[in-house]
Amino acid sequence: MQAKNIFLEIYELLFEIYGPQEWWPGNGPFEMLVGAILTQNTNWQNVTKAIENLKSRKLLSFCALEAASHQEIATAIKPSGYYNIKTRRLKNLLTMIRDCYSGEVENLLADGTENARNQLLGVKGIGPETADSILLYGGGHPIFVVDAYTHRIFSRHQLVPEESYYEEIQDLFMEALPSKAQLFNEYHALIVRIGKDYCKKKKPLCESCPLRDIFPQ
DNA sequence: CACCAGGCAAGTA
DNA sequence: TACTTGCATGGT
Repeated sequence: MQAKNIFLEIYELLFEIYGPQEWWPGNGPFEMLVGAILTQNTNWQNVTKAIENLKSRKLLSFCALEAASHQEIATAIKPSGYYNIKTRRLKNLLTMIRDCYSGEVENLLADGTENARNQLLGVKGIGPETADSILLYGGGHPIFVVDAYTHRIFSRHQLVPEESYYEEIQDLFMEALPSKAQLFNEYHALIVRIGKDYCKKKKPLCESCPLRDIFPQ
């Protein structure tokens, strides 16, 4: 007999309602890495414009981006916002992959989860969420990605503490769930999916909120 | 017009 | 340690 696992039940209900989210969109690991940085605090729709610009300028490869000037990259990724700082962050990531993984993205993604995570966190401009997104969606590592929605929604329903660090929330999910990359993949994407139309502010969920039947009140 | 989006780092006290 | 601010575009 097992106590019911609320984290797993919420996942199953979300998946039942919304279905597979098909993350990560785009082609291949390199495009995924670029997208992970470009989407920081930014709508994915804007990121697709930036990625299309990189593609049309033939900059969407490790070597091309490595060779490109700051100005060239910044102009291309302008639609994704924060284009100067994101250009530096992309360059920082390429430098780390060049220095630590012989310039091969696959070597980074094939490294052990802890090693790769620590290397990513050492890059200026890559924090825990971006690092874990790369590990999960780029490398298929079974690691749970936490974001602002995860904290907002789950703390509101007393499922995680209001005051908690990134890794504490991550641990709660990873202890409660089977360690499957595909599960973590869909779960995070589903949380982002509902975050978009999740009624903010104030405790009781509004009457029209479709999540009333999913989350404990 | 205001507000938000698939964060992170740096500055201040 | 605990806040606050800068970074910037495009959609609603």
